Formats: sequence, structure tokens, C-alpha cells
Amino acid sequence: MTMRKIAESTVRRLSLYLRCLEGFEAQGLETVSSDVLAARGGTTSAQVRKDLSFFGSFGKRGLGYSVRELSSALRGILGLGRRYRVAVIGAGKIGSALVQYPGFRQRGFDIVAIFDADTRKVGEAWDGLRVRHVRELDQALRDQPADIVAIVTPGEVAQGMVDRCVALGVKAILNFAPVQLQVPDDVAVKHVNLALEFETLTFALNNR
Amino acid sequence: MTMRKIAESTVRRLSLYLRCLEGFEAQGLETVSSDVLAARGGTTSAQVRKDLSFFGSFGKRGLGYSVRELSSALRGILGLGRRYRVAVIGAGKIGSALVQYPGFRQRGFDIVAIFDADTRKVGEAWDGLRVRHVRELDQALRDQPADIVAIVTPGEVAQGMVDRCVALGVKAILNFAPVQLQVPDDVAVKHVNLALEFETLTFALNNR
DNA sequence: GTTTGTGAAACGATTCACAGCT
DNA sequence: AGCTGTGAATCGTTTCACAAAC
Repeated sequence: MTMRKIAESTVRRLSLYLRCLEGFEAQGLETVSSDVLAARGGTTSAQVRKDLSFFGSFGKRGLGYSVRELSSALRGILGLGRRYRVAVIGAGKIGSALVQYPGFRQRGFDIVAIFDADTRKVGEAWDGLRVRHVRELDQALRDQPADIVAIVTPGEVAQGMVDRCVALGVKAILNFAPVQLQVPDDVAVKHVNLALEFETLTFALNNR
Repeated sequence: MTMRKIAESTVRRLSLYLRCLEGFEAQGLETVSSDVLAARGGTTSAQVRKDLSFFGSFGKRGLGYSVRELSSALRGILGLGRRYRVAVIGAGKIGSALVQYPGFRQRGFDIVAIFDADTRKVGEAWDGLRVRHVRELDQALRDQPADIVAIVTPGEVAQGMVDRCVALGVKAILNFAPVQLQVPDDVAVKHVNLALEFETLTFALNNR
């Protein structure tokens, strides 16, 4: 299972399609056309078909796609056939929201450790998990590797934490700190930057 | 102030540049080159110059950009010269994290109302603001219009809330619900979808 | 010598349009 | 007849490369 050159935008849409299919499945729908999927996913039918074509051929001409089969195929493509271990660095409000969101575990992500630099927070139990001091980070990740690390620290310390994680072999990072992280090419980083989203909205409000 | 055809990706980078410049300002730096800004912002110097060129000419050849002047220009371009009124629909964990984040107010965003459908949450005081029942939404937004609405509800009810907001004249929406919202062209929507970010990471982990 | 601003070239993504299967 | 899968065409974005400004 290895092809290169799949565009980021394609992968994001696959994830979106999967979410739509889960909705259709819940509604008891058996098959969908690329047209219906596109309408729900906010794109075009040609885009849907092209996106899927990078990975194979999942539909029946004249009929469409089996909802069950296509969602199963997408889960496979996205690597959702297994569980992932997630460590969270930073026990603030957003970290808290992450940890306590139950949909997370349901979707295959297990939060296995939470760290913070604030000694007052260390020892608190969060959803059954003890907040540990960041100084334990290296030892903890060596004992119990994480597949994904979520960075929920202030911007100033984010890069330092990332460097430690990368040195420990972490290959996937979700960054909530408002800084652009520098990592080697073989490490995947995604950014969630609320200030940026708000600013694209204010731009739109003033330029339309 | 009206030019069209500015790419979304350009606007996002402008916001990023502004964040970098704020860092440089805090370090007491007076001028930066497109090279330095690009390095910090995770892009290339040509990209920085091209992005800025859509809005004017802000640098001095041979010298670079005045940190102060460029950040001021970017704030103007992004529409950050005024404050924005934000209403939040959904008083769950993420709504809570939003409301309580102090950087928000500092950046020019005032949260002016919070709504929830759960009568048990209604009446709670959040950061000095009373949680109101969603049935009050229409009246509240008529009395005190919001510039931006953040949707932090379950997916199933998100579209209904958006339709009400759009009918009330809201032109900018930040959506945290994991559904693709349908809105008229003159309404700007940005999506923050954690499941999607996690799934692009699992894809990356399995395809490199 | 350095760095900007910008047309032109290269690249990448989306859309078109239709042959081919059901 | 209906809908997929896909090469070809179109469209948009990024990168190149250099003249102009300091």
C-alpha cells in the first residue's frame, strides 16, 4: 500500500466523503452516486470520481457506489483500520476539550498521556489520566510510544517540544500553537490556528 | 478598498506573516527581508513578495520591510483595524475553550453572546456572560448583531442554526461541527474539523 | 552588494467531456 | 438510460529570474 503524489486537498476531501457516507449509512441509504456525494460534500461529481480514481475503482457504472463498501474502502485508504495512540502536550482549555471529547475514542484515537509544565496541574486526573510533568515526556514516550502528538502549549515553547518529540521518533504532529513548526520531511504536521481562521473571516467581511 | 480574486491560500499566509512579524516586533527587530519572513513562515521569499504584491509595495529594495510598517499594513489588509462581535452557538467544551481564551479579546474579537439548547446549561455564567437558550437567538441577534458566529453544536443541528443566522444577516461563520455547511455565496464560512486533521495525519503515517 | 517587485514559465489541481460498462 | 473512470483541456498557484531601487 504505497503510492506517492496524492494531493493534500484530495486527502482532506476523502475524509469529508467518509463523514458524508457515515451520515448516509445512518439514514439507511445503500448506494450513492458521485453527484449526491458531491452535493453533500460541497464539491463536484467529477472531483469525487477523480479523487477516488487515485486509489482504485469503487463504483458500478450506471449505479453508483455502495455506501458500505465505499466507506470501508475510505477507512482503509485513510489508515483507520487500527487504533492510534495520542499524547497531548499542554493541559489547558483546548487540551481539555480534546481529551474529554468522547467521539475521539470512538474514531480510533486513544489519548495515552497528557503533559504540562505547570506543577499545579501535574497530578490532576483528566478523564482517568494523570497529568504528568513535561520533564517526564522523553521517558514516557520511550516506554509507551505515541503515534500522534498534539501540541497545545504556548507558541514560545512549541518548537522545543516538537524537537524533543521528533528526536523520540514521533512522525505525526497536530499543532494548535500559533507558530509554524520546523520538522524533517518525514514528519507530518497539521496546524489548527484559530487566529488565522478568524482573520480569513475578517478579510472576507472587508473584501466582498 | 475592494479588489477581487485574492486566493484563500494568500490570505492565510498573510495572517501567518502577521503572526511572525509580531514575534519579530517583540524581539525588537526593526526590519526583515522576505527571506527571513519566509523562513519563519514556512514558505519561500518569492511567495512572500508575490503575496504582498497583490496589495501594494511595502518594502525598500536592498533593505527589506519595516517590521512595524508591514505589520500595520497587514492588519489593515486583514481588516483588523476594528473590533468584531462574535456569537457562539453551543456551550460545550470547545465553546468554553473559545470563550475563555483571553488572546481573543486582545486580538479584537469580543464574544457577545453564547447560546445552547440544553436548559441545564442556560443561565450559567461563562466569563461574565450568561448562557442563553437558542430560542432567544433570533431576537438577540436582531437586537445586537454579531459580525461572526461560531457554530459549536452537534453536526445534526448545525445547518439549521446556520440557516437562522444567514436569515438574520450574518456574513461570516466559523464552523466546528463536522458537516459541510451550505450557505449563499455572500457568506464566508471557515471550517475547523478535528476529525479531518487527525485523518490526514493517519493517512500520512500510512503513506510514506 | 543587497533585496524588492513582477512578468513569464513551470507546475499542479480542477473541470470537461466522452468512451465504456451496467 | 444512467453513471463511472479517465485522458485532455483549462484554470489557478507557485517558482523563476531579472530589471529596478536602494
